[in-house]
Amino acid sequence: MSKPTPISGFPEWLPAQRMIEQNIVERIRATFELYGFAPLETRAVEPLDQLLRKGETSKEVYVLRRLQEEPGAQSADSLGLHFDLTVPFARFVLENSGKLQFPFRRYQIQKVWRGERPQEGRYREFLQADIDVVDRDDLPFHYDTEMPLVIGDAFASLPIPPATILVNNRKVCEGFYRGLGLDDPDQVLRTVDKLDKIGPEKVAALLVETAGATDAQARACLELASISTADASFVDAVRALGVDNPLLDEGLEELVRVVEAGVEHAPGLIRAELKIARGLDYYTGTVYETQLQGYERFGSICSGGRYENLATAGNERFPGVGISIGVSRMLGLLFGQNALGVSRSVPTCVVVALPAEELRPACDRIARSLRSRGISTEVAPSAAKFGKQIRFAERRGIPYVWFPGADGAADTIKDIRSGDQVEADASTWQPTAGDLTPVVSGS
RNA sequence: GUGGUCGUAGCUCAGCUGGUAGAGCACCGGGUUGUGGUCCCGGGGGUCGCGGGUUCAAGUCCCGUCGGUCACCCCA
Repeated sequence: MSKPTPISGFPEWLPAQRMIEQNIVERIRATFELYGFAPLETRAVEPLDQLLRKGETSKEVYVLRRLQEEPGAQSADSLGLHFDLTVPFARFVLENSGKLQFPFRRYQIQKVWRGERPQEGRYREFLQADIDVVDRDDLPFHYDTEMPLVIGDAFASLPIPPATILVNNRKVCEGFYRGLGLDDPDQVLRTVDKLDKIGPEKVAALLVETAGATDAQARACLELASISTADASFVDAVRALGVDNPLLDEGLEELVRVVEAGVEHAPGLIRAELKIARGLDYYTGTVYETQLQGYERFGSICSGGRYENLATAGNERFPGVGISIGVSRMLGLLFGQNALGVSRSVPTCVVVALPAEELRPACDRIARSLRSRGISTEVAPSAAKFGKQIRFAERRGIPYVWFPGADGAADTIKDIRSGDQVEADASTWQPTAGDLTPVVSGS
């Protein structure tokens, strides 16, 4: 059999990277819980009509199919792997609304699948860390202002470059476009979103061509898109463009609240960026996008927004707002730049040296004693020369080697980084706090 | 899904206009008969991503495919 090869878009990290991922996920989880979000996991599959029910394109949904399927089976394409965590969540809320208390806030950290063409930081199977809040009938707006604060805290707890959360509001754009007399806001939005890639001239031309805009209207759209401020001053800039529309007013008012909450909570975290349109099709108001400083060219690693109608069935309506960290994407980018490191490639803190195979039971007792006090320990694989046993630890970044005392002498422990070796008792010895578990750091 | 580009040892790469593979680092062993990281000596390891084709002969040319990456699409 020939050597197996990777499957495009399905990344597998090495243990050191997986330790970093676990560490980061744990910090994100802790922050989510600090804000009172409750844990939730939904199944990997959803009925295809649920996944596609928001109208839109066929997405790149993977369907589930049995290998040994009866020919002509009807239900072949009825299940698909979820491509985000918001749609399954909306379904879950509808299904369990009777058992939940509202407003309901939950987090979900799970794999999702998209059949997109992979490249660095873009995968077909990847991990998302998602928070959402939904309420019955109406969701107070202050939750829109809370989302970026949670993310800001989560990111601040990670060894990564500072994050900037870019915020916009669909109502601002739509209201502005309608106030201008353009009646296909979605088309305008899609076109304006290409601004960074194709430049203002081409966007203007496209607006005239595909959205029925006049040159003046196109220019106004570009001026709106150029507005970017770290405080509420964007309102004046928009007003100066002289467009009047009730939806625009509503959007501006909302956006101001988000930005001001951010300024109060963590200066520099948030920017009002009126050109961003991103996010799935179900967003109706606030939209978020996040860049890491120094990684702007890699795009957003965390995004979300307000959705008014996603969880709706009959008379029941559960508007929500949420945001999702692209954990795999973020890690892939940072790994690619060698921007994350871990102090050792295994959890092990202490290797117990094995003087002779007959002494393995005694060494196992030492290990058991250390483990009982929470110190990750393994016994050397064989009674090789001590030099090799030390090297075994060194290769993995394990900081300590334990030497059982011979002939009744006291045991000793060696810090192989400094070479210091001191007497120690397995029932009381403690590593320094920084050595107990692997340390993840930016680099 | 469309197009571009790349794919030689674990890693970084060399291999001229085709003549059946090399370096550095890493790894293993010995010098150092049980306490490593220096130094010296020696060693293992590659179906040149995979499969076809052209040719007396292909890592080197052609086609396909898989994988990485970039752009489009879309988005974490």
